[in-house]
Amino acid sequence: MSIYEKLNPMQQEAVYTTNGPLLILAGAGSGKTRVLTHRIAYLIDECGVNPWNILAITFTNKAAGEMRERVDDIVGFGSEQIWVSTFHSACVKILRRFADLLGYERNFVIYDTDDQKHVMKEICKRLHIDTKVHKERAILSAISSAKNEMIDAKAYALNAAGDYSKKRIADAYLEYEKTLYKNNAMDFDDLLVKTVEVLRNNEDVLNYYQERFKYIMVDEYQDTNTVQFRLVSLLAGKYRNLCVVGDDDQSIYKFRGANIYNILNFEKEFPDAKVIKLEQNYRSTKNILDAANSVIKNNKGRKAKRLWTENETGDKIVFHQYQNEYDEAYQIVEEIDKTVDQNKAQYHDFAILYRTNAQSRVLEEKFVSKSIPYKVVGGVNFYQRKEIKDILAYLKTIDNGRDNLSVQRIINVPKRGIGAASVSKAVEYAQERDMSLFDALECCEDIPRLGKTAEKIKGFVNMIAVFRAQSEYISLAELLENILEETGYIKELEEEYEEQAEARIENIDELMNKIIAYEQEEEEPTLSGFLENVALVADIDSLDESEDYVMLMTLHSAKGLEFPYVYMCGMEDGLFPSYMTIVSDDPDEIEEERRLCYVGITRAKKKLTMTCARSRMVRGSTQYNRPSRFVSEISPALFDKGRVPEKVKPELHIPKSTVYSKKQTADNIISYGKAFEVRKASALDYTVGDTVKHIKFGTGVVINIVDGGKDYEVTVDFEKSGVKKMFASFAKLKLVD
DNA sequence: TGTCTATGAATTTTT
DNA sequence: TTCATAGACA
Repeated sequence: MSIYEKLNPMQQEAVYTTNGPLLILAGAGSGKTRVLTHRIAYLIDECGVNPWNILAITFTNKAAGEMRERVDDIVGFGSEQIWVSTFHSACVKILRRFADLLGYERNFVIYDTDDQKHVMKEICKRLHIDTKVHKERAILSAISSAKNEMIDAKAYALNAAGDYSKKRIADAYLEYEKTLYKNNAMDFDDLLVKTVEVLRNNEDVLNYYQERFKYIMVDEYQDTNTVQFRLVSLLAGKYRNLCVVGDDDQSIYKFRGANIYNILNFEKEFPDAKVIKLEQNYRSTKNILDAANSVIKNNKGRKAKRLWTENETGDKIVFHQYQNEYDEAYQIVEEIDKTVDQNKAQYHDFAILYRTNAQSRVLEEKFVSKSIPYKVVGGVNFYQRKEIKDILAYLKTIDNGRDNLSVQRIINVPKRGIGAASVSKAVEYAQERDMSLFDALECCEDIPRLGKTAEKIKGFVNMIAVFRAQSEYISLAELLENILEETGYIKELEEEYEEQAEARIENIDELMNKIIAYEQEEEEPTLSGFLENVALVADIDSLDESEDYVMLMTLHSAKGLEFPYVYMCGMEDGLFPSYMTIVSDDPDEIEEERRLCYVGITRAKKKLTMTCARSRMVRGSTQYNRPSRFVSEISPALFDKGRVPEKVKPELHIPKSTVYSKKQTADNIISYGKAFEVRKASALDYTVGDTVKHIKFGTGVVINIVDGGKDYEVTVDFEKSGVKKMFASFAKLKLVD
């Protein structure tokens, strides 16, 4: 029996359809990775396709690695020749060869969010843009959206005519592009945009890659944006053997420019496209799947599909409402500990998913105190830590003297007496002469009014020059060693008394390990190569399933993973769905949150537990949230009736009717949540979800109550005047029945 | 120039 | 609550 006969009929069809455009709508857990890997194997083994001619694009480096491994298992040989990579790293590969066609040097650097912010800050200063009105982050995100839609700075400026605020952003955009170009740097979006540019403007290059990639597969297609779509269309333009796999219900990156119409309109773009639906789920129990389906069906504008499974019914969904986030964390950790103690599962069978990274802290504390191994995915990326960025800035400066940003970052780190005033003199000088900062520093005796600092700058320039010379003949690890030694970076850390210093040194050691590993893996290790390796990694990439720890991560990071036991915590309106999406007038935002919820639920194989807290500290003040609307979208019959939230304490009165007190079964957990009590609320006779009346704004629904210490800050969505925030004692809101 | 303090902003998600 | 930045002062 061939390996393909083990697939179900739909999967087989997907594998055997090798030519022409193909859209595979693959529901959660429907074995899409299996289909993709088998399809690749089939192309190579049965259709005689050269592995060299296959391009597979995945969402993360981790997914890419896994795919290669799995293909390797079923294909005889040649899997290493397949291009399996993320969009970004594929683009970097192309640009490293052809960036010169756009006037860049091939060793361009990649700017991360942090770098972008630095650049933007300076631009705002230069252009006299008031960053109170236009925040750097907001400008950058406007630029990013523009780039994702392939609107360049000029086009943006044309578009902005008349709109003053937009015009200012356009100015910043133009300047930003100039700066990056001058610095020989690209941001994440550029990698995609510039690749498309190269392909569009150079027929021979396009032709080369079209010939090379005769078969293209794109995973997680629902999260691609417009540039990515363009890129794929260009590459597949000749042979049209384009296979995309995705699930519109799992589209959760709209905020990052993902264009859901890429998948919804695939058939319009490629009229001859074949569409195959994979609807059988192999991952979860019936209960879990039913829960997922009952949540997602509340979304409009999705492709019709219904996931089903032959798996057993399984445990019911458990829902718990706790007093506060500490209680919640304690109970979850306790439960995991117990289950593992009883030998029912191992630590790595558990994942705790949350909406925001900040939620991990309380959980971590509990894990530490019970000494249970755990790992947090995400949060502050390793490569974004100060010490790592400092060291990398040294490496970048050595690698690419045009990168002004890195030079500025390290010129006085560790302190060598070159202050901000001197630096800005040098920057000014360089700008006037249209040269790079480093070049200006090299001839710093020509820079006016520097005084004694010129000597110090000379020292810095010399040191970099020495490193640069060394880098020609010593290994990267040795180079790093020298940098740490010569600059006195480690020494400075050691002299600090803070406990943080120790962690920083550990991180630097970790970086050293990564450099050594890179040099061992790579045939031709180069400094540029290492730097780009580092620029495009996500935290999730370094995940190792063979180790036994509980995993903590955001719902976003959980995409593509699965766990026997899943805890979704912080299931509260205002947290998930987030406050921002609740008050937004774009109903689509709630739908995206709902898809996120769907993703979370479908991560669970065996058992799903949802929890929430009555009160929670958010940014230093206490919030009172009611259970998430998503919880109430799940049919009560799917919940475990034995597990209901603890009784309301007698001293807390239940407002309005007492319907809920009859019997506390799963059937009324949900409505129960609505009636929960605000602890110090004797002063307030309304709560979240109630309709209230304001003397000026009329009637509205309370959507949030925050305990600001002295007073409650109440947020109300008024019918006529929209969302308003007010202090309870001033607002004098009256409860409307 | 460097350090200390006060004030303010932020939190939705990330390649 | 925590981090970052601006301003004051040595």
